[in-house]
Amino acid sequence: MRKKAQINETPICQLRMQAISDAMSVLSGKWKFHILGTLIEGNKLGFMDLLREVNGIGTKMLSKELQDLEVNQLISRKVLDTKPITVEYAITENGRTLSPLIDELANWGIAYRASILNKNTND
Amino acid sequence: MRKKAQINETPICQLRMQAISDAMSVLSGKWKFHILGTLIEGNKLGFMDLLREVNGIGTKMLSKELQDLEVNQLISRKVLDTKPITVEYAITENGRTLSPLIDELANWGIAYRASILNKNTND
DNA sequence: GAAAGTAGTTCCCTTTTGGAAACTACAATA
DNA sequence: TATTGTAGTTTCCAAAAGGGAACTACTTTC
Repeated sequence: MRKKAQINETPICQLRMQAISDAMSVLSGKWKFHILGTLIEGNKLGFMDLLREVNGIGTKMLSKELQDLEVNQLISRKVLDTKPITVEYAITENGRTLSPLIDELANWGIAYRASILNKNTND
Repeated sequence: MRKKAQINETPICQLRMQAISDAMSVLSGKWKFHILGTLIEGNKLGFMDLLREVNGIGTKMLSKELQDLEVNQLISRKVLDTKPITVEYAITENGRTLSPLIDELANWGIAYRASILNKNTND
């Protein structure tokens, strides 16, 4: 009867756990998935476009989340030389690899909600 | 030139956004994925087993996260009539549906880390 | 009788997150 | 010249999240 971790001590589990922490650290926060999802759907959006698209977000959080996403190379930011300067936010190649994950998450959420509702209906 | 949301106003996007919020609310926090992953891997673990398996977690957070997961029907809790009472935590059917999502997240994390390291190496 | 193992809870604290409102700054428009 | 639109930043605050340490309570083993 050993009293040490047995499951998560394996190198493969360590790697996966680390990978999950990595992923969570760049995807954490209330708005990241919504912003990324919006930019995957409609490509090249301005700051004010995103502010209108992402329901409920304010300028401070939008600005902060966009900076995070840019630092982590999931979106790109391009300042255009227009009068009122405009900024073009777009998904990067790296960011687009999140598409299956976002789909998976959305589909799981839909299925989960349905399963909970069924359970309650059958009670 | 309309100044209202165009992308996320569609019913399908609304549904997806809501689903993502649902999923995030039950999966939020630093430890949920680690606990769920551990319970998917090794089935039926006690409180102290989980405390040893989930690296870095303390009793307070473990207790709280397990309660959350149980309320949301992703894990089950069964008190056994043993001397020192023991408790068996296990993944539920509902919880097991997260398996593909956790895999996706872990694999994305691995690929993302590799892509960032490559980028920096090529600089 | 003391130690160790079971499974937690409670208290107190710091850090992180999120948000509202006001503000900057510049240019075109009415 | 006042308003509107661009893209943010700053300040101030409240709530949530996270964690260490001590504590409960019960039983078996040393």
